[in-house]
Amino acid sequence: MDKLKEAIDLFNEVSFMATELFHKKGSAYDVFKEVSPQQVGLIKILSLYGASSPGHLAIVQQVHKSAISNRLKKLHEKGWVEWVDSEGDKRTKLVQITEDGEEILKQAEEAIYDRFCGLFEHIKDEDVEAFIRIFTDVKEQLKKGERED
Amino acid sequence: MDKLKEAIDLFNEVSFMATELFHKKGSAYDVFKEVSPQQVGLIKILSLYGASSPGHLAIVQQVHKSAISNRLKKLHEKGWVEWVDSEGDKRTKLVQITEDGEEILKQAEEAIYDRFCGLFEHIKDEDVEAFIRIFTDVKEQLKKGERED
DNA sequence: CCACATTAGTTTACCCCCTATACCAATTCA
DNA sequence: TGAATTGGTATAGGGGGTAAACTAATGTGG
Repeated sequence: MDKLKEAIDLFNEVSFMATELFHKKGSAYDVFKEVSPQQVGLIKILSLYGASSPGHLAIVQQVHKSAISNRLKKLHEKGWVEWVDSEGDKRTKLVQITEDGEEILKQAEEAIYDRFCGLFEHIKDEDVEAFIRIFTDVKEQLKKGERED
Repeated sequence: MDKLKEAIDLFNEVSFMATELFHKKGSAYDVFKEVSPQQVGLIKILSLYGASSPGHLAIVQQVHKSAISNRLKKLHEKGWVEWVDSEGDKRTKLVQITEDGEEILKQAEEAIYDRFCGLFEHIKDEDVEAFIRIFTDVKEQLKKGERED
């Protein structure tokens, strides 16, 4: 079980460091001066799944609805999302990503890839396989944990 | 190279989700209602390496010195760190962790362990080995990246 | 059919994080 | 000794988040 403890500590440290790296502005990747990781997460959802309601986004991003409200306001001011008319229930609204939004998303994803791929350079191919196996499982466990909240 | 891209995307998603899980207050782990992850990081450094100066902490935590100043103020108000007199240069100050600080650190680390060990339950032993190998390397790369800033 | 409860979203107040800037005090340097 | 540098703090402003109050629309039960 000592191995397991070691793995958890490593996991913890590394995911913390990686998230900080991700948040770090400047240093060659100007996109993240304009957009936050959470904002990228939101427009990525819109890009993948199409127009969504704030309530749905709050569930997917595992965050309070007022956080989404605020996030959408900022994204809208920058012209990266737009409201679309929806028929039916007049309480719910729908947002979708704009052309400009798709552009900034593309830039952000390239920056992320650039920034992170150096981390895996020295890893052997068979270890990459193991990595994917492990992380696919860990991700499932994380999702399961989220649903229990 | 497709495998690599897959690994990076997974890594990204998972470290983001893990950090969010870590930040999530409430849900069974009350310690994190009282202390933030960054604050835990700081007192952990103090616990491991003894009394340190704000400037040094800023370098270790890779953060602006004013962020450390603020963090120490909060920790001091709660009685988890204390100033110690230092001889020599009267500009630099030294902080160290208190008994209460050690206690809250212990609680936080237990909570973290509890929260994360479920994630690795289903991983095979040989995959845990691979995981440790990979993450040790990735951590090195991340550290190298930090030093370059 | 209308009053009451619920639901979707926004706003506000308050917390955390961070950076950059201005500022003070001590130290070093020319 | 006067000027530049260094360590630390405080403030302003912009991210993140929650909770609670509030509006408007939709359901529901008497």
